[in-house]
Amino acid sequence: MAEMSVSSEVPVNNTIYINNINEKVKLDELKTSLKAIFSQFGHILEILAFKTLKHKGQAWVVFEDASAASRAIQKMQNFPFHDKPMRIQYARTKSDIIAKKDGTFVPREKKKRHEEKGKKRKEQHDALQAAMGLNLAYNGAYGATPQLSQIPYMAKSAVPEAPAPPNSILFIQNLPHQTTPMMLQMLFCQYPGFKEVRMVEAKPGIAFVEYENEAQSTQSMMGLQGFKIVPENPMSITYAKK
DNA sequence: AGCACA
Repeated sequence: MAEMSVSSEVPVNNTIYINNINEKVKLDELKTSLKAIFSQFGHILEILAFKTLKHKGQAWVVFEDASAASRAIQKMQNFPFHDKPMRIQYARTKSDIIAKKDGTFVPREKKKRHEEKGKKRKEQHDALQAAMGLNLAYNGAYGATPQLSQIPYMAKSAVPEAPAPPNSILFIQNLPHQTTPMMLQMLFCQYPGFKEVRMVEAKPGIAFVEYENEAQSTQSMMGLQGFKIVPENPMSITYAKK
């Protein structure tokens, strides 16, 4: 049985997973500074970080030896990094670059998804229509007016608190409990620049939707503000706090 | 909040 780390209950790994990283830091700067900080524990094979909604604020540092990863966790846990304490664990799975050295690497399928994409799309579309009991073609078309016929959410909150400044990520509230990520994707992917939708399991009724840029997120917000998946829940869309 | 393989 693999040796377990006490704090995280994740087995020892060559790779450390870091989160709680300041999301304002640019990717290349982030990688450079991680390299500078972690090289002292052993040879680093690779540092990975991404800027998508799901993966921002996180990074993977792959060490040649797992012992270096262990030392890094011991010594750098909660280390203040760009004004935030790093949270470090072993990565949950083996990094590809390690698997390649092992000879255990099996490339993951990506084109398969592409082949089935048309079909998947259709299924998602049908699922959403069934769930909402309406036809998207008349509702969500780019530039078309959503089911806003009634009072937009603005009218209810006479004195809203200072909103987050415009940015590429939207914060959606007042979603009905039966809302699924697929349903939201069907709605929001119709607008150009759509990247991804994210729901938080622990917090029903809200979601984040990311676009390539703020002009595109703004178009989407204007198009879908107050959209009702069910009649009693007009969705409220604001820019996400940064 | 969030575990990837640009």
